[in-house]
Amino acid sequence: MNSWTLERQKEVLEERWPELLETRKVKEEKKTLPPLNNVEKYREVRTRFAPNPDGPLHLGSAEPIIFCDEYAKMYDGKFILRFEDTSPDVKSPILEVYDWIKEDLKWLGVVVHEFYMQSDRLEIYYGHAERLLEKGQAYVCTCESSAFKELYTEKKACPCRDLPPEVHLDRWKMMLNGPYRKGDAVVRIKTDLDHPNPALRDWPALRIVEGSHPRQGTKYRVWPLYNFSCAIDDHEMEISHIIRGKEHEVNTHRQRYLYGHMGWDYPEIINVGRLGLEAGILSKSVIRAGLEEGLYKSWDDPRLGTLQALRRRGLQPETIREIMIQVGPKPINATLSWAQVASVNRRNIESQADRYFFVRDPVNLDVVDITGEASAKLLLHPDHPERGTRDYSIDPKNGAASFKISKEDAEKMEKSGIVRLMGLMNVEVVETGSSIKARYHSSDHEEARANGATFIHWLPDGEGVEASVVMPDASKANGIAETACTDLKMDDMIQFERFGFVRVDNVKPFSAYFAHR
RNA sequence: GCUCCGGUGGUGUAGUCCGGUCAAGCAUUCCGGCCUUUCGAGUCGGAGAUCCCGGGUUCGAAUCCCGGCCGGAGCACCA
Repeated sequence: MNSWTLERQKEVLEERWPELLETRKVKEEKKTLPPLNNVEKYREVRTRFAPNPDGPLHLGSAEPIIFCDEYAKMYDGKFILRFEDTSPDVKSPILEVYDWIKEDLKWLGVVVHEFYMQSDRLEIYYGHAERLLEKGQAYVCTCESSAFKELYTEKKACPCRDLPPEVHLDRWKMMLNGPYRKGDAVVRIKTDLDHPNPALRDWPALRIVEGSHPRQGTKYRVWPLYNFSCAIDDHEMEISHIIRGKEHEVNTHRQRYLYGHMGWDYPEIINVGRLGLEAGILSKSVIRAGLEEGLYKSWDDPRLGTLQALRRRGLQPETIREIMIQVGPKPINATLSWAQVASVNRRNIESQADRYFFVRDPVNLDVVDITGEASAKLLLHPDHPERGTRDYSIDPKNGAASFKISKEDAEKMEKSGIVRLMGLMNVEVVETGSSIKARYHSSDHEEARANGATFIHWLPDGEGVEASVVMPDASKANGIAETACTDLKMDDMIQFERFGFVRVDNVKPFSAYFAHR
């Protein structure tokens, strides 16, 4: 039965067991994200992605991005991009990264409906801070942070906490205009000093930063902390569903206190786990250290898991989307295997990727006793013969011709073994070593099968162009590729037969990035 | 130490809320068959999980309850 064609197999199935085909269809249906909770509570579904532009996006960042985008699309809602660039001192934003992130989103196919930068919104945060101070729901604390910590671990109020609002408003002005200096004062949100989790007690909301901000310079000296600006913005921007890493779980609890003071309803929360990739480094700080040491040349080094790097390796945006949907919005940490990612990507590029020969580390192969002329018509794509062929015509001199084959194949050859030069002819190995000698055997590929021959790729001696492929470990595979490769375009995905799928990175001289087998 | 959150084959995931149709589906991986101008892709078949452990509730638990173990996150005037 296996020897029947696929069509025949289907026909028989349809005739005799149509129900089998039915269930198959159901199983192969694309997986989708689970529905969102409490959608009806909101005017529209509004999600946001809120990165700090202090480093480029990586595969882990793509997880919440894809969820936000998918849900926005699913419910005909809005996706909001918000740069959280409020820490010029500790996590200083990098100007060019703002653009990198936008590019990455565009590449991922995300539609951004609204766009904000927190560094443009300081006035808004100040306004809310003042209201909280007036209402006695926040206070300006001038305690040393270590002294404050001692108090709150004992569940005790600091001396500032119960001072009247007027004092705090005065202190607030001193934060904004001096004389308070960095570290002298901080605005705290009142929570519950008895809360069992110390991390939730009277958390800091705004502090003085004296350094310069890449976008605002020294225009502002009081900057909000994450929990304050994020909470305010999520409300101001009417975010309905917050999707973020589960490391923010405690922050959610902190922010609920602020929403309580304000009388706001807290949005729906979806916490997602950390996403790891078995190959490819995702940590921003580890990458940055590696860059400084010179271990990596750039943020798109093939060893890294940044979106830039994955893109350069030929990973398709649909692949990332499919993988994320496969993983789903769950709070568990997942470690993806590269095999899984590669498998999805292969499915996505297989039909577009034309085939070419790339002879890595070329070695000579001399063939004698060739009877007549030998020619090869190699399909650009086995499933799409209409795309044409790569044609080679060998013109033997006294029955002899020379080829280049890869060193790896040459090393595996054994004397008197039959080897098939794909699409061209079968040869019998006569002499192995640094240069291979062989004798013409036959031309038909059936003959090769019958003899259990290895099928190898080749190039006529003198043909082809110098080519290199950047491998996943950043090493380079050097060799010669078919001349036709110089007609390709940058970003084309092709398959070097028996080598793997690669992305064309540069045409002249020809270089590519290895994606996967 | 304190506070949260998780724990289904090597890996990712379905099912867990509303217990039975689940000795557990899908994908990946590995092995074999077929096919093929590719050891590729495709296709067919196979391998691989006592659903973290121990109790309990129940006619019946991956699913509910309790205890334990393991893993992760947070406890910054970072995001």
